[in-house]
Amino acid sequence: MDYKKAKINFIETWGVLGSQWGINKTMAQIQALLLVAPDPLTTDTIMEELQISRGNANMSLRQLIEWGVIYKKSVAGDRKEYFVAEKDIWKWSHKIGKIRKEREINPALDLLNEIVASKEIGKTEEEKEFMKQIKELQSFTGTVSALADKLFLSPKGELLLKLIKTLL
Amino acid sequence: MDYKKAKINFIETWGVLGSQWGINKTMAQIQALLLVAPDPLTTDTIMEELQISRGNANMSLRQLIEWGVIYKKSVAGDRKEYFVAEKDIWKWSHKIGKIRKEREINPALDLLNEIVASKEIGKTEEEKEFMKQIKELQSFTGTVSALADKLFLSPKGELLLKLIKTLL
DNA sequence: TGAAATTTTCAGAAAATATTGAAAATTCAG
DNA sequence: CTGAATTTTCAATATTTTCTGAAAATTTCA
Repeated sequence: MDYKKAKINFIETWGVLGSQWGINKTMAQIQALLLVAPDPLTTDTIMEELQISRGNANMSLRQLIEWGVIYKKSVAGDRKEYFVAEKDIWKWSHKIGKIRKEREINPALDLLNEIVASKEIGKTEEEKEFMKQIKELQSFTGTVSALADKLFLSPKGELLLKLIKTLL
Repeated sequence: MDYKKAKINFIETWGVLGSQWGINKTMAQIQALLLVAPDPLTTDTIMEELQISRGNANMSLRQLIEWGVIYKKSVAGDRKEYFVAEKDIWKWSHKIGKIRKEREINPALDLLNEIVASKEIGKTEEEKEFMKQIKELQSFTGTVSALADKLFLSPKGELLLKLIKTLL
């Protein structure tokens, strides 16, 4: 596989991967493109390389910035905005993990907590069973949540590294 | 919140959560319904409770069985098929983790390995930079993959528990 | 058997999501 | 300021994903 093919293949695959992980294809591809770009890129270059519209490029770039996985970079003597990727994998995976944990685990935990707190439930046998199951989910989700916090709120990969040493 | 509302709320929320995790809404809702159902349910009951078509119910049930998070159960004296959820959270989260790891991490790792193995790449400065970045991703992905294997291939939650003790 | 009950399949419809492209807003050099 | 360059917005469109419903296949009991 030569360089050109490898690069295209990488960007393409990263896009597919992204969509499986609930990140949209374009966003994942832009990140991939910037990850392997030797220099900062403009919106126009990105549009051309990925064959996407300006609107799409702009929206995706904005969201990637919001997630903290890419940055704007101004280049002296050029009015255009340039973009670079956060190249430290630990840093950006961290950021994504943190955001997704908050969006996806916290609401579940909130609901489970709320149900468990309800005094009304648990009169009948069926309700007791229901509660038991919800409590198990609550406990599990709580554990996962605490774990994610430890992993994602601690500076960089520190804890992850500890974990890896323990397990591998 | 009373029992009925809690149950509906739980199923609804689980569905939303599911779609964020790349599992479709109906599948997640069926799992939720079966998780808190005191007894096995038929396709017809599921259709009625979730207001979905037979085709949708059938497809979703099949996939859930394929994933190993629910089971078929025959009930004496009834020709209909009944379904029950795997209620042990550790067991089913394990199964899902394993499947998704194979589907989503392995292909990425394969590609990265293939690129790294390519002798042709690395002549120019740009290519060297590309390779460096790909190698970092490879190393990271490899670590995550090994970790996932350890976690998901070891019996039940054993290793996860160890991990939790270490970290929390 | 055979016919009623049940399950499966799958083409088309509906819903959800992503993308375009052009107009509006903003920025900035002269 | 002014207007050309650049970025942002968003209604319209396209694509992808999910769901329906009815026909076909399968199962099971009499």
